[in-house]
Amino acid sequence: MARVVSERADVLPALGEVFREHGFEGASLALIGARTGLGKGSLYHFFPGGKEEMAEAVLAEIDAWFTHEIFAPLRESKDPRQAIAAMLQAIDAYFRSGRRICLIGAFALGATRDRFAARVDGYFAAWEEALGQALMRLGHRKKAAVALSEDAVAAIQGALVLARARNDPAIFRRALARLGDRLRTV
Amino acid sequence: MARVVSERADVLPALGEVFREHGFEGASLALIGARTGLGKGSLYHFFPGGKEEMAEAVLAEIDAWFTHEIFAPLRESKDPRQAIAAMLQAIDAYFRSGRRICLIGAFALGATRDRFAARVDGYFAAWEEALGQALMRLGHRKKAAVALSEDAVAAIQGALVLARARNDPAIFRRALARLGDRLRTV
DNA sequence: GTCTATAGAGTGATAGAC
DNA sequence: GTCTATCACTCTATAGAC
Repeated sequence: MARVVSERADVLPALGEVFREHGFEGASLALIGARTGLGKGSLYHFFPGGKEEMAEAVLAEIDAWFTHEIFAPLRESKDPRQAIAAMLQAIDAYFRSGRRICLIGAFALGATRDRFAARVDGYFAAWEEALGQALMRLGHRKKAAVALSEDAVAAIQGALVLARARNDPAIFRRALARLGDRLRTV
Repeated sequence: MARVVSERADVLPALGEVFREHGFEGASLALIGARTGLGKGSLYHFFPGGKEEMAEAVLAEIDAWFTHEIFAPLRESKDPRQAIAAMLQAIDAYFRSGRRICLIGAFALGATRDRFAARVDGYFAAWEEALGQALMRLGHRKKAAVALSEDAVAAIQGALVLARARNDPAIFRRALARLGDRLRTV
């Protein structure tokens, strides 16, 4: 029996893509097996909790990525203006200029939202909080910073919906450009 | 056998709610049968094409509602300022202040997007076009009107995602209020 | 020998189609 | 209601690393 040693973390990217493309319900184990190249044995070895644990692991990885790459810089940077510009650039890259959807946003709209409520809520709460901090250090008052960060996160999610709905990544890029203008104005 | 005469159109609201709550894949025929009160026989009598035809009929009904209640007034009203205000009010009512998601937006994010591509694309295209017309009559130049309407539709979709993600309808109402301000400024 | 990664036949339940 | 396909999942077996 071939033994291609792998570990849990190795299959998370493929797992994420399957969930992105088919949703939680639509991602069958057959599909997951095909895309990860793993049999059910391996899958259940890595994720004894089945599909739910697989999705949870994917969400946790996304959360960790955003925390490290986006939220922490927003919170800690000495230069909030630069941190916000970096956020927009990282977001453009992460979502492949609108060709890739936000798995957490997609989960939020489905019946999956309640199953992963903590992760879904926590992700957006952290994003808004981190961006709000940067905006305050940029000179906004607390109320304005909260409103603006809520608006920004919503604008990104909405642009992802629209870009995919209309199958036009340019929609996402235009939205990011407008958002950049709005976030630069104090 | 009781014969409660009903027709296709009667079951569309219930059908819409099931798809909203469970998504296309998650809405099983058992669930649909329970919520509509119809057996599989009746369902296949009304919708010979099965689930796909059911979803298509729901999308068509939503499209018709928006065309009549939102898009047409935006295009035809003599008073674009009032038409835009009416749009925001109708949207708030339709989405129950953020407690109800946009089925078309949800479909756009899933694998269902390709299946119903024409409806999904057409819905958002019509919305943007209608709002853009109202904005031009309000005094915006074409480019600004197009950008602003794209921004507005995205803001609404994003607010729906966020409101549901964070389980807080107030997010949606705040977003609509900010959007109202932005659309009033020429 | 033990342990971990693997494969996949087999389980009952439930899916959508008709 | 009946059909067949497919679902998530279980379980046994096995290979190789120690």
